[in-house]
Amino acid sequence: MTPTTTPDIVIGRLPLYLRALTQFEASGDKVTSSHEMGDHLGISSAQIRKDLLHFGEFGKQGTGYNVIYLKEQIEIILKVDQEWDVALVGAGGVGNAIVNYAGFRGRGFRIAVIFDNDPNKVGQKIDDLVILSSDQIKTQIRKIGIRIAMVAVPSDQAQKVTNKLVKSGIESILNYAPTSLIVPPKVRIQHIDPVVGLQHMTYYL
Amino acid sequence: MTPTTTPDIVIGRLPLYLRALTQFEASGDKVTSSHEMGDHLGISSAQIRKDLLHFGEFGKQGTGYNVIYLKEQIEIILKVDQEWDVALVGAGGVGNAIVNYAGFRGRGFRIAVIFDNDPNKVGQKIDDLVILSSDQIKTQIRKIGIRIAMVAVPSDQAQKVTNKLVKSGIESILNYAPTSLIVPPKVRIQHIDPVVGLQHMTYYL
DNA sequence: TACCATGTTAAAGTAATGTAACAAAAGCGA
DNA sequence: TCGCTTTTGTTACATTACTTTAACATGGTA
Repeated sequence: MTPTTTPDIVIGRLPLYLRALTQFEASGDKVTSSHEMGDHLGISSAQIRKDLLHFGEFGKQGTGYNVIYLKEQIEIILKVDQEWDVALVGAGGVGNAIVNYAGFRGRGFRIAVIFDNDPNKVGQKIDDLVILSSDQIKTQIRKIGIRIAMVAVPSDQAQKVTNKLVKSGIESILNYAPTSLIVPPKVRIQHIDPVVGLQHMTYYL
Repeated sequence: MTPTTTPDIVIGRLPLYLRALTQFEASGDKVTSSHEMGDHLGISSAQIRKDLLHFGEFGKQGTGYNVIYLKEQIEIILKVDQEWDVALVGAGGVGNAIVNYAGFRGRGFRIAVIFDNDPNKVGQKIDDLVILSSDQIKTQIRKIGIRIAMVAVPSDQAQKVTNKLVKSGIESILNYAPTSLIVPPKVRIQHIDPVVGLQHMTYYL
């Protein structure tokens, strides 16, 4: 019932439910069921109902779940019923792709500021956002009050940048560099490494 | 002992071990220990030793693991001691970033062919690779004998492209579109959706 | 009135992790 | 050379966490 007792693995599935609901909404579906969601995600219907039960009752017996209502409720649970300002460090290929990535829009996140340590890039714009010098990380992040950052720099600079972000008060980091990063326990970190997924799959080929 | 009895979750950790070993190698370390690897990855040393024991004995008692040797052995287990040709569908922002992404090089994967359905893009080059029409997916994939594909098209086209890839004989798919995809049980699929990771973390903010 | 899907609980089963213990091998220093 | 330390290899067990299954009441829909 209380957030603290909800297993982390359940929290991890909520974004998947949200994604499926967004798909149903785009398809024009008004109502869905735990069965339909499960089929889409490869999760049992009982599991989905039990997961949702941790947070309240969102469905109608005999009918199912109102797509828009359930989506809104999960957004509130995950705190993405608002838009979070995110700092991006690294304006190279990956950084550019992140800024132009359509997947963030409407899902709770907005790139608010970009940093890079290349003097040739500082001052240039990506999609209306001026690239700032990495020297300004601390002051800018504190000034704007940003709590989430993405690291999109080469591996050999990732730990240094991360240390700087942590010192600036960042609480959550999404790391695109293919390297593990050491952060204090209070800071949450997730890794986006496509090769990890690929290597997992090649084992079974 | 046999691959079929090794839990999937263990397989999923091997790429992380590989990544850590690559880091140690880059730092010039010749030898490491289960302790050191665990500290870097947030995994207990006992777990690491137990995981590796599924596949054989790779370390020296009293010394630890030879970084290069263990790396080679895990590469063999994951079948990334070779380079896999990968097909990429989608030559937009994400597709371009994938082609130029340094993280694939030397980790077992090589973009061998790119497809896009935009006539304006077909025939153009990205990094020496000519973009082919999506109409050629089936013939080209069969001709080259590709078994792995990446989907980097907008969400509303992802399922259609995936169906085409499955029909072409693709066995593993890495999906960058922020949507769930339905594939036959024989086809393995992994999703790269940065928002899932972010939404997971915002819960705890 | 059927039927369907959620809400709810319980129990059982499975999987994964943590802990402990100890032998064996290698390196190191006295 | 001897003994100490380190670290793997190995097994066993306890514990925790997660999933599955079942069952049934409840409240909607057709």
